[in-house]
Amino acid sequence: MALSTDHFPPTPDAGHLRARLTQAGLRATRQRLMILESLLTLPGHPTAEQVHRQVISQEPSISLGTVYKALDSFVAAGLTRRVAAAEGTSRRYDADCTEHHHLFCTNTQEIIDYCDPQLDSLIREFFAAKGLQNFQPHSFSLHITGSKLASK
Amino acid sequence: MALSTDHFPPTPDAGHLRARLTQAGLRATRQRLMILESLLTLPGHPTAEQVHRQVISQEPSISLGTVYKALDSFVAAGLTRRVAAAEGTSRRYDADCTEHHHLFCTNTQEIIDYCDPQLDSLIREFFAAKGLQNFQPHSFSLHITGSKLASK
DNA sequence: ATCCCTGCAAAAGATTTGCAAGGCG
DNA sequence: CGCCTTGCAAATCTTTTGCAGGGAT
Repeated sequence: MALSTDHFPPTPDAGHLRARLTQAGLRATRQRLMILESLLTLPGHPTAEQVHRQVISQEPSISLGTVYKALDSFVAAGLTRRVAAAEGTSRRYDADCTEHHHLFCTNTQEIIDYCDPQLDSLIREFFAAKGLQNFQPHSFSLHITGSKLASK
Repeated sequence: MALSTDHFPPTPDAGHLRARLTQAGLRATRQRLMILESLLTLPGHPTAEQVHRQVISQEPSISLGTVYKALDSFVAAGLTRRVAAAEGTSRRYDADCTEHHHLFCTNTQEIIDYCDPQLDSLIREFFAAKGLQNFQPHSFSLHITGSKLASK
């Protein structure tokens, strides 16, 4: 358990999305609402291009530039994070800003969220006890590379 | 301690570099020798551009395209890895292919290698005991974000 | 009404590709 | 010698920027 993709978010309702933007200090435009919804719904942490493909299927007039600008504003507002990935050429985004870890599937290139408070404690305790020379750690994220198994 | 940058690699001798390429099944050209040397010497995991700047200071005729092709060949041969980074626009490379972790300095944008067999065991044991649903882990890399402190 | 946001198009930045000439084994 | 690699330049892909018009508060 604990793979966040086990439970695909049920399409979040418009009110919730609007609140999320407003609380982050962003104007709730039609475009941003759709972009945020796509980000929350698309699996595997999408690129700007993938978000764009998703939103234009509903509203073809939204431009790719707007998607880039919206994603930038989400990151600046702390609503979204950029994902660290070694593969691929494009930036990928993560709508979840709480501390968590990532599973990298070498087959599908998906990046799957993994939350585990027990693991978090283990790591924090390790560094609290051991320390790092000349470095003040601030946050930890474990990258687990491997392959997704067919879920029955 | 154990921050690999504590001990800057003494300029590796040509014979060693040549052996490394040959063992990986690559032709030891003048360009590749210089590119590999730069990769091993430059701190913080350089981009292709940074490697290029370094090599042209010795041999101005080497082109950026050659640097890209050489780095690709190193990665394909398992001599080098691409680094997973959330910040910046360019790819960054790591000449060390053994399992290790990374410190990300939010001030300097440097990515510093961190080796710790004790940490490796801790993580492996954790997942051996706990397991992951629908995922077969293959390797682990901890990303530690924080700030480098002035070393006295 | 005021600013912020959008769409478009051009620009900038990063990486890849094709090809002729040269170098390595 | 034969094949792989290089240098160059053009092509491609990704992301950013400038600006005029439109929309949210």
